[in-house]
Amino acid sequence: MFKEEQIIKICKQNKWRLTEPRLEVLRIISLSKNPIKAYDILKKLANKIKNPKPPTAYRAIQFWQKHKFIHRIESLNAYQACNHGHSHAGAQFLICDDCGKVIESNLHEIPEILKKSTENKTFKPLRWNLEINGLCNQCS
Amino acid sequence: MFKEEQIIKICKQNKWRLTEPRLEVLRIISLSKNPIKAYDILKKLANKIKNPKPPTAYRAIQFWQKHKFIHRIESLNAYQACNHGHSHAGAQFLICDDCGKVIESNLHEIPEILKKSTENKTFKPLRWNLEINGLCNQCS
DNA sequence: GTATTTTATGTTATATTATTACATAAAAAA
DNA sequence: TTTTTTATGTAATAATATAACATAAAATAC
Repeated sequence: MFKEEQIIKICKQNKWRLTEPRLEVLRIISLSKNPIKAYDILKKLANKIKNPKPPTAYRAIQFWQKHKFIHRIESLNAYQACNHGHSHAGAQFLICDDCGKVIESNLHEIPEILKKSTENKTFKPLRWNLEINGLCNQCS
Repeated sequence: MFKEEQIIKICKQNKWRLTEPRLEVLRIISLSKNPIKAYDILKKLANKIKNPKPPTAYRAIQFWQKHKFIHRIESLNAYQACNHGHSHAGAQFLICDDCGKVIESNLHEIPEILKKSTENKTFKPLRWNLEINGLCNQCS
């Protein structure tokens, strides 16, 4: 969704430091067709910077997560570029069990359950993550 | 939700072998107030069986997950007894960021997003997991 | 009831995912 | 320019999970 120039601009505007490892990690994640795992990011990162260690990858991942440019797909331990403007409290993913493709859904509504719990005052929701497994239409 | 006798009965009815490590692991998870991690299960298991190794815990966890008596809370790498009869395609959890309590919600409806994708035929959902972070009413 | 097959466990080792801790460097602020 | 803050480099290790293979126990076939 985001082009690199946009991201560079947004970082400048917000005075977020856009260092080399951060930029390279973002590129790696953005270019990946499917969600990519931390150590696969690290492997690819080795083509760009000299002998990177896990913290280098994880720190950059954290940075982009914090600013909502990437998501962690919890059930896959993997990361994917955000597809929807980088600020939403909840995310929904359709995970194809066959090809591994993950579609970030554009439902921006708060799920029904959250509304209810808010109305009931039984729980104050701050953010949510919905992961749906199944088959994409290519695979079914 | 399930008492041990019920579970024993269900296992017998279905001819699922209820071995000692399985039973002890289930007890440990059921007795835990909050979701419990695999290696904490393993530690507690050591009080019951001699020098258990990780596969012993993980195998029992898998068994109970397969038969839907426990859930994995993905964002916590932790396990919790199922609170809702052991057969539903989707689960919803309200995770308190403060006290760590996890409330399994009893919304059994298919989330709106899934209905839409099914209507559109863009994705065939099979199961889902919704994890909502926030504050429980004790903590907020 | 015994032999065979299937399922579960014990055990060692190792794979995968992620963080801590501390030294150094670079950028921002004073 | 000095000081402070933020980021990185690097080594070590913690936390989570699985593979592989031998043994044991239960279920099934005869």
